[in-house]
Amino acid sequence: MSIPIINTGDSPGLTACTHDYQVKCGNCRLNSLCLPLALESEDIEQLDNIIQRSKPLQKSNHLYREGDEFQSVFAVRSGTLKAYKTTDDGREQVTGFYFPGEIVGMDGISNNTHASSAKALETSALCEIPFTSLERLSTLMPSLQRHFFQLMSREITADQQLITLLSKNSADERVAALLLSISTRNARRKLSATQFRLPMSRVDIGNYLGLTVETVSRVFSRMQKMDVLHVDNKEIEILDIEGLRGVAEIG
Amino acid sequence: MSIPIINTGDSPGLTACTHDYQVKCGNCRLNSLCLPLALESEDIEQLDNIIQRSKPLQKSNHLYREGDEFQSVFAVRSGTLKAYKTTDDGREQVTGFYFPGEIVGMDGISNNTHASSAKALETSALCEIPFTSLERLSTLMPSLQRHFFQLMSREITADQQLITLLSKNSADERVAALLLSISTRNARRKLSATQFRLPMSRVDIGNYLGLTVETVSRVFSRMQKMDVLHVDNKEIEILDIEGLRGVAEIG
DNA sequence: GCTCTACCTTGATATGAATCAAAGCTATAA
DNA sequence: TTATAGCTTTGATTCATATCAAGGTAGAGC
Repeated sequence: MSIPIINTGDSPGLTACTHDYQVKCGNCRLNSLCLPLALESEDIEQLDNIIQRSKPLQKSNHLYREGDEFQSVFAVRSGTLKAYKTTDDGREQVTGFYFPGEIVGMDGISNNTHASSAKALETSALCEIPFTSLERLSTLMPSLQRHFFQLMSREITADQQLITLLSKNSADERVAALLLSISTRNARRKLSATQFRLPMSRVDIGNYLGLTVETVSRVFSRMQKMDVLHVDNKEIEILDIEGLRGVAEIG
Repeated sequence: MSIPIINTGDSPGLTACTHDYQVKCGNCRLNSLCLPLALESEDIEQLDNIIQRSKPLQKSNHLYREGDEFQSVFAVRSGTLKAYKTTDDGREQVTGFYFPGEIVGMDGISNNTHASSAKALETSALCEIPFTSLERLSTLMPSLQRHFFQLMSREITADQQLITLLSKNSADERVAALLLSISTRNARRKLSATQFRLPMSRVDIGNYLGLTVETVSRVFSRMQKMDVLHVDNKEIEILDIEGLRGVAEIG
């Protein structure tokens, strides 16, 4: 199967031939999840004006690297990215996966330097939002300011959720929680909550959940044996979502 | 030894008798670390006007609880707090410790509901900053907006640091990293980087670092035996800070 | 279509930290 | 001052996951 350059299921109108860099927030199907949320339509136009849409980022290319100067945050339009840090002994800690409608790059604000790297897991389309413009606009549009505060706070609570997962939960619980998180995020984008293709490798999952590849693989096998999942490489079907919630044991 | 009601070493001019609720940001000795950082003096006065200073929070009392409506963020003036979440099986995950000059409560912004609880580890003085006022002021003062964005981003990078610690580091490395973090934060407040009293219990340390009390205690004993630390209950002296950095192995 | 490489799975063994157990210590309250 | 409850330490044992090892699979590029 050949991978279309932009269309990964989130931008139904696009094809490989028509790089639609001109999609506007006003007609983007993600605008109810993304930054424009809660903005009036004239405000959305102003936001549109500061957003830069560039050509898609190919799989395994970097959006930015740890230590790069911070300039912009990015909204994911299609595709998936991972954010990660490399420890000094060369191991990789994945700090988050970013799906369409989500904002990546907010860790760079504190020092004007990216504290982590961001890499495309598949070909991805992005909206670049220069941060100084966003700041300027935020002073003019209180609801944009508020929404951006909320997005940052959401990143904080997500990180704290992961902290709890890593320090209190077993391998099975961690994997179950990740699958449920992906399921929920798919549902928000009107995709199937029970069938999807994982955009990340087992290694990435391990590096996110603090587990080795082998352990991740064993958990998948175990859940398949328990008829909770059907696993075919990266293709996942959740057969028993209540069972999976039972395994995850998290509200 | 009787504990004075306010003075914990950070507000030298205060005593138990003179609850100085009238300390202004302009003459607070923490203003170079705290929110007023980077504000002009007339701007600081405006910030002053929205800040509410109330009576000290006694040890083990809550500032807010998970699920409470979010109204304000709080600057710590003296004392220490812990933020924590309780998992549904009753275990506690400490998500952070907050020292003077630091801001607690930003996790509540995303949902207008606190995602964690905050509790005083010792009697603590706080400055309450009602969030709607802060938002209003931020639209008028771009440098305040920027600074608050930076504080939130710093919380994100701190959480990501903890994520890496929990998923990649051994018990010894985790404890060493926490001690170095406390040491650095003390130094910023012009306190000793090598001698201090831990405001939190071993249980709290364990619940922060994803370890049991027993393991935390064993790590302290081991480090004492290696002449890296001198430990007398909560009183810590770092004897070999380079050795400690060696144990922590983190940049 | 074939090869090569990167990814995934499964098994055997080792190990760091959890758990279980008990005693010592500290600080608050009576 | 003594009682008391909570905190801390230390030891013995268990267990979940890492590590080591090897074979299997699928997709990208030729």
